[in-house]
Amino acid sequence: MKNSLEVTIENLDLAQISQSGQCFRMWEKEKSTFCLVAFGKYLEVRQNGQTFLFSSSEEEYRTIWRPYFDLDTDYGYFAKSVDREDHYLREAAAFGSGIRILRQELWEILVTFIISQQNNIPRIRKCVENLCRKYGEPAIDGNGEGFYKFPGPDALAKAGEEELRDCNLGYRSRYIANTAAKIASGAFSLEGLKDMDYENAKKALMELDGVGIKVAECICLFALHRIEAFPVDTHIRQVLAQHYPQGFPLQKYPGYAGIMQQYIFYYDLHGTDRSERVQLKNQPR
DNA sequence: GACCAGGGCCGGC
DNA sequence: GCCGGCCCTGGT
Repeated sequence: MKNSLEVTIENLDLAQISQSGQCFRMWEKEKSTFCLVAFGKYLEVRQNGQTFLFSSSEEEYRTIWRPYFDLDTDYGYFAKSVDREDHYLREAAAFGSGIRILRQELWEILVTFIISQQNNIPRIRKCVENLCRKYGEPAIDGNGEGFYKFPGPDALAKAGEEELRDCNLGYRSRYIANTAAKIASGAFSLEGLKDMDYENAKKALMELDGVGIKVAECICLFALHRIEAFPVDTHIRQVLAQHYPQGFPLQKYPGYAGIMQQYIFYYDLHGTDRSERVQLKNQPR
């Protein structure tokens, strides 16, 4: 890896983040080396414990990647704050202790989470990649690595619903075409969302076609970094039914319940008890 | 090959 | 507020 910068970081695990369902353009290129595209740039990072090699300049690391990975936040604090009596959440937090909430681009996350509805993670990745290959600008980074940028609102608005269907988006093509048009025309301002509080941002997002409560909350959490957002999807719903029949104790994690949501989501997807639970679910009754 | 479910939303009632 | 329909495909 050329042009690499060595950094020591606690509570960061690239494998966990890449499989946490918050980002869809991060891959394990080779053992312990991950690559991703964000903000129109290509990045490789190699991890060995708490030592990381970034394929970027120090300047780019400071201005782009350190904020992107939310490295100025102490995630050890979040994990330690978990209720001692809550054994499920303690396990989940320990299991996903390398997860951080990335600060991703608003437009990209908006489109990506419209795609995510009633969909599964491998296919979401494919859909996003199809979009980038077909409508994204091709580029080459300083080390000669080729990649596609995420296409802007203009490109997707111009494509239109019928053409977007070629990316295997299914019925979500119409949502994306309509939403892209609304933003490309200036009828809706993404920038305006950044100055709003959580509730107002969520309400405004839901004016967009294909954005309901859950998707709006994901956008708030993963792009606007409103870490109080606690999106409830099909996985979280099942965990709540099993472990929190009275509802999740949001008040114990004031202003950062979204971190707990992410620990739970990741644990439910990749934790050790999943296979047992899936088998249980598949049993005829 | 069949069947279920997937980081839900919309429109009609 | 509830319910059916929805594109497509990964997993079993």
